[in-house]
Amino acid sequence: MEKRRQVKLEDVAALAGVSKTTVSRVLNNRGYLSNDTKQKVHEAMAQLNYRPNAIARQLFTQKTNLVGLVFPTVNDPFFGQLEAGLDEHLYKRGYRTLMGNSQNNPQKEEQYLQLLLNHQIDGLIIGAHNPAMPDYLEASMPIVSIERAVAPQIPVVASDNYRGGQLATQRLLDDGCRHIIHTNYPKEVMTTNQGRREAYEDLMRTNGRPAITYEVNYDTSVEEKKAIFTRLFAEHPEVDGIFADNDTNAGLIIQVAKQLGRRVPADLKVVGFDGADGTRILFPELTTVQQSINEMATVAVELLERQIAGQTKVASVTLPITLLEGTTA
Amino acid sequence: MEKRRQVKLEDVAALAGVSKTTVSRVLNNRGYLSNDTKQKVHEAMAQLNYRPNAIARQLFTQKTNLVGLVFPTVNDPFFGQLEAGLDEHLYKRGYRTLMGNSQNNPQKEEQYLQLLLNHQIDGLIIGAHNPAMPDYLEASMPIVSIERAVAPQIPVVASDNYRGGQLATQRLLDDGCRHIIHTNYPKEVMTTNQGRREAYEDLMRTNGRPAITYEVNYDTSVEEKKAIFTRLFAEHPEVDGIFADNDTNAGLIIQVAKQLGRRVPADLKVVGFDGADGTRILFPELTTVQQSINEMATVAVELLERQIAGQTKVASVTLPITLLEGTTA
DNA sequence: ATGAAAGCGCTAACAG
DNA sequence: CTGTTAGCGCTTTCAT
Repeated sequence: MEKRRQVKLEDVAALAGVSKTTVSRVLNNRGYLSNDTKQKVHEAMAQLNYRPNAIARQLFTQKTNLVGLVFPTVNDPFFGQLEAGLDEHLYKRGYRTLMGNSQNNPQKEEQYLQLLLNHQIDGLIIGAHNPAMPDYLEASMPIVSIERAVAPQIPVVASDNYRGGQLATQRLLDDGCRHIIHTNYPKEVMTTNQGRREAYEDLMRTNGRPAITYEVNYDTSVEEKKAIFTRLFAEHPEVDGIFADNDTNAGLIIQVAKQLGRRVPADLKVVGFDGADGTRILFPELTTVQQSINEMATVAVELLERQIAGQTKVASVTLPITLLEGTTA
Repeated sequence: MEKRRQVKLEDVAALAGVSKTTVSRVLNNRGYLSNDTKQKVHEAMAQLNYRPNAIARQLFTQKTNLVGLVFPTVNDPFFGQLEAGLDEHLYKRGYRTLMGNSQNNPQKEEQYLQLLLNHQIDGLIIGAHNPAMPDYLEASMPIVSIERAVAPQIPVVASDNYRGGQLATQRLLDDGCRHIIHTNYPKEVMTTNQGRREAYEDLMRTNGRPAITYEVNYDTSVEEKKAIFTRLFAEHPEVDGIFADNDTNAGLIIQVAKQLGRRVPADLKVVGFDGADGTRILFPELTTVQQSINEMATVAVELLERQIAGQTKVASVTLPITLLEGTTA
């Protein structure tokens, strides 16, 4: 409790020779005020270099204008672009953004929910793994989920993942691949990514081919991933096509394949998923299914704001995807 | 002011048959309390599902446990990794992270400083372009700058950029390049990136070669950048080496070069800068100067916390860099 | 070991 | 058009 000597409303009022109320009115431009008074107050504020204390205001209004973003990590082309987009839209609507990299840690996710309950944030946009979402939150709090099925009541913004899985798999089949392998999260992870796997499995079955999925999780390190992919090639030397559930995995798979002497696309064709702007710059050759990341951000903020405005039934939204041509498939 | 019917301290006190003070003590585990009372209070809290209102607490303590991060954008391999690292360290020390993507917009940067002054954050880590930093902030507020010379008093965490510029340029010279071009921000942008340019210019002069820098700014769009690099090849067809001031530019340059029929590294050698983890996954072939991004995050949080703890003179820190071997140079 | 009362800085009835 | 008064929910002297 050091600097308890901040300039406050009262000081301004005293200097301007008016009441606190009047200063408050000037500050918020509310009610009728004579120009003369306004003038005096503004002068006093300037002279004292007055800054309103936002915390005090928040205590009264019960609104912090803060929105929490809970995603596994911002250090990723997809989440980076998404969070940057969310921040931009939220900012325009007067909200500041609290960053929460859950690193797939349920405890950290839980803590962000606590922030909600402690009135430190007005809403939450969540894209993290598997938060334990208490019932009383589900019902009453402004929450939007992105690409994750969190709880029945919470609206989800997601790509048409099934369609994306179809596009990717069909592309590999059209390329003449006979042994296509897929990567995805373990089945129990409740993400809409699973739609990509379903489409892959359905399409493989339809074509009378076996469906094989190698499982990789969020918290799998780069080294572990490389080991898994190396194992993939050892266990399935016949593989001639891989549908990776995201571009980062696609990149790693191609690295490993090349190290093992396989040529892409001659020996092995690879299709990724996400198509984030940053990825397109660093690895434009990658054939991938592109999500409308910017639009996901736009829509998510919209859904959140409707809830903050009091709307109770807010529907989920599914966005279209596109196959981006590259040279890896 | 809808839901003004939150459970509060008073309700807990009433139910437990004690005073607000006692409940507060239980809550903060302060002072002497009989186990019996503690018990009762805890039960009451559980029964009412009580959540302390953090805003009210903040009003008293004048501490929000919020730290602002102001960088151009989080949608970038370098800033993404950096901000994820900062968030992780801040989180461990009990701070939440306010994300501020300034997009190189002075107005947005200014607004974040306002947040500071309005007591909504306890400190600031800044890596944005060129904020007008008011004197009264410089002196009294916990601020750390990353890779930006913001103001004399503010400690800077930066890589040894000059050394990095030397390594990159020397590498191209050793490769036998005779016409090396550099990309960087306009000279007036006050970033430590300029050290990379200085080293480049010095080394070129020493070797009796002309130094040519093409300028690219933060807010330059991908299309504009491509146009600039296309112009570079048109104006300097003799170019056989490029030292890009960051990996994204290096990636774009290589894209443009290939489109113009130049082979990398046969016809043109390229060295980048940053070496972020994400870039290494998507574009491992790139020869680049790697910054210790994770360590920058660690150090920055440390310097900030020292300031928050009251230390007044905090020195700047320079971190070592490494040349990462790839196949583009 | 516990409580009463004052106040953090601001806003909004309600008067006038 | 302006002021008085009563809080927002919590913490902390200062008593007892």
